[in-house]
Amino acid sequence: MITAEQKFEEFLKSKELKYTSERKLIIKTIFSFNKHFDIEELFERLRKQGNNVSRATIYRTIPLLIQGGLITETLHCQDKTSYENIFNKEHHDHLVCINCGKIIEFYNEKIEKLQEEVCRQHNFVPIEHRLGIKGYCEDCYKKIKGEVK
Amino acid sequence: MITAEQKFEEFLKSKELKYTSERKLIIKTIFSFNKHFDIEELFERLRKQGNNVSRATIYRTIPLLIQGGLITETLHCQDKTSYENIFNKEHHDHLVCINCGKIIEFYNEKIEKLQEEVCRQHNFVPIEHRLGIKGYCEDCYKKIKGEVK
DNA sequence: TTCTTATTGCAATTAAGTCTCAATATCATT
DNA sequence: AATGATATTGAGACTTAATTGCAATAAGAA
Repeated sequence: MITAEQKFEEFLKSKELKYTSERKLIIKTIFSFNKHFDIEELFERLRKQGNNVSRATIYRTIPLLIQGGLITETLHCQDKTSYENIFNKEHHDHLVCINCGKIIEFYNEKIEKLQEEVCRQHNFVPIEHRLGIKGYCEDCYKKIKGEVK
Repeated sequence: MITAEQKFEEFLKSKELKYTSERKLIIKTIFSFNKHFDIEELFERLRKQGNNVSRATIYRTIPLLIQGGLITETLHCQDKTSYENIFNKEHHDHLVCINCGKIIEFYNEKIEKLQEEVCRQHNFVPIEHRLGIKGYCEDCYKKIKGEVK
């Protein structure tokens, strides 16, 4: 069973790039919190651990992690660009609460199959897809229903 | 049959906002080119027409057009935030070619229904959704297949 | 250990988007 | 048509995210 770190190291080797201590720290840190994150969060986390990796290095490492298939940019939910770990995870889509920001992950086989069908109909070769549904989670909907009108 | 401009005017009136000449120019210009656009394109277009509307005003008008249901932010495809006209258009999703940038719009009733079902299962109240599939269009796939390995 | 080359951090820079504020335009009312 | 309350505008300063150039440094193959 290969780890995320090993996968990243192999990816770098295949591109003749170096597995530096900064890159090790970045990937370790990302995989130590199992949720969506943005650059600032990652930077802060590293700083609190006493690992001063510069923002520039973080910005330069993110595209490598994406190319290596370890993380992906998430839907542009609010304002900031954020990322999520996709290593050893099944593909999934998102329900995003526009009130509290909660993210519910789901996977629906039938939707996946239908997407493939749509692609075939248009002679389109899919590489990646994203489905995001924005709305209100159960709790927030209850709250808001009370307030409005 | 109501026009986009009328709908916008009514929306503004309902919010006790003013239908200024700048806002008229902006909506007219957006609806004169029937495709996805970004702020810079809109700004340039207005400037070439001899209508100098400031960037600040454009940035302030965009959220009003979104709230009024006239445009929507498109998937964050490349780098820039872009928008598309949704007035008098059926809801649709996108196939986006990552080589040439072509956008194919599609609508699939079954996918829509399944999304509703997923929301019900999670007691989630959907407001809006976006499905974008990135990949290669027919032409680009043919080209690339020749080049790679 | 040596040496080539990638990488880093810093600080300057670019770019998108927001904000402030005085001047102005809108539009309901007179 | 004139008035007046208030929303809106443009200019430019400002904020924040992200990128870049460059000298110093680290990786890792030989």
